[in-house]
Amino acid sequence: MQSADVNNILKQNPWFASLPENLAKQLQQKCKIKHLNDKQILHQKNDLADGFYCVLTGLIRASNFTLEGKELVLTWIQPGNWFGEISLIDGQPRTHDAHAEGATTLLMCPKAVFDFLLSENNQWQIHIMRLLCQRVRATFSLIDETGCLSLKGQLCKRLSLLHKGLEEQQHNKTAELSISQDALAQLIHSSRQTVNKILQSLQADQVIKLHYGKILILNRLALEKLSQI
Amino acid sequence: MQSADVNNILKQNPWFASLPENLAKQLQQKCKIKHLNDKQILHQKNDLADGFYCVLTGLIRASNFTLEGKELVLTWIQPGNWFGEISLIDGQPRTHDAHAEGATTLLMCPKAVFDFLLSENNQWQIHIMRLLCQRVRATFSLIDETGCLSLKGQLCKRLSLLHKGLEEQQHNKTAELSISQDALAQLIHSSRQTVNKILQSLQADQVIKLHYGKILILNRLALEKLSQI
DNA sequence: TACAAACTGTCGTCAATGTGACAATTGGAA
DNA sequence: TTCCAATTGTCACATTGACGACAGTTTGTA
Repeated sequence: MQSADVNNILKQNPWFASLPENLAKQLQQKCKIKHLNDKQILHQKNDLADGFYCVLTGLIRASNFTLEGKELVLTWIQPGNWFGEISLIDGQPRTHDAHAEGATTLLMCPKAVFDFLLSENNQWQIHIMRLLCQRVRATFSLIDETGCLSLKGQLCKRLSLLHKGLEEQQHNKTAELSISQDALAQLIHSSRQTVNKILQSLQADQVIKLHYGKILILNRLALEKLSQI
Repeated sequence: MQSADVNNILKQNPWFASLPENLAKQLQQKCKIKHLNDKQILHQKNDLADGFYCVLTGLIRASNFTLEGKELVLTWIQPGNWFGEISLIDGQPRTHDAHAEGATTLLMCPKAVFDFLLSENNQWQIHIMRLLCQRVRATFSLIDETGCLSLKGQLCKRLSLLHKGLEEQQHNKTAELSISQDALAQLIHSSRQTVNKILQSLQADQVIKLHYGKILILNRLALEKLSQI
């Protein structure tokens, strides 16, 4: 992957874009590229942390498993987003499993480098704090959504977020999400059948168009309206 | 309230207890005491942040409201716990309403002081980062619980947490929670009737004993067992 | 003591949703 | 082209839990 491409992906992310140029350059230079195949494991819950990551292409699925083996998907991490800082900061193990969803490329900042950056230049600390604040706010939003939206509302919210993430990466406005109804069901902790029924109703209202393994977003505004809290 | 009492309450909290003595003293000295009556509002969602708080006595209910006016309770903040740092750090408005649940006493560290501490002594930054990490981890736990536990499991988890918080403050082992079934229902986003049914079944199993406005915990281990993920 | 407010216990009803089943469709690999 | 695995569409059925209703209990207060 060309350095210019990496640059473009990184710059789309608001947190990275907010870094002063010297810090951004410093972080980028100290990272290595890492490739994962579809379904490959990056790390598991309770692993010790080895680094701070950024998705360049593909997706990372962050999830937990229940005692009975059911997978609880927290989120899909899209290109441009950094993750994995929690365990590096507090020294506790990973909070989630991280699996590649399709062939995936990551930037990896090793733990030693992360620790060094934080200790060597205390400009870093405020930016890491802001990243943590974003994480808390995003997680609070998720709780609000699951607490007060119907499944239809939650689904619309997820479709809208996935679509927004897609737009940030690719500037072509295809707006076609490659995701199965099964995977969507896992994202909102629901069943495939229920998701199918909701998607059918959205299609009837001309909000989306369904294809095999894909969803075409016709009207994102409608999705956002349906997912207001 | 005596300074020694305040000290005792603060020391029970793991985060505060982890602060180096000079920082702990510095924070405590710069705080003012603030009293709230039952149901009094500390701040509302979207308010600008004025300070960093610690509950000394009573409770703070952190909640949001849906468009239809239904209250979504995130949590009850118990004595010893600090909150409100997110908005101070990222400059964004408050994430939740904060109401007093019963007569409540707080320590308040004003925004100006908080900013000064962070900028003046960069020992503070790592401790604030750790507080943020705790917040993220607690929030992730909550998501896991709502995603994979039955209402009974969620209720047991909450009872267990409330009980643990009570034990930390008072060293007498009364283990009696003062909370109505209505309030419990709000905590787990359920209905009073369902909560009542679950509590009855727990009482039948000798795990708790029900009284008017109170719940006596007979067997916390059983509660924890019922709320494993 | 008498009263009101808050809280609890219990029903029946109804909507939402998980689940198993099975057929049909699609896309990729042999 | 043929076949297989993944995905989708649809149904009937069982379960969960929200909600309204109403009676009974407890507590504080006048």
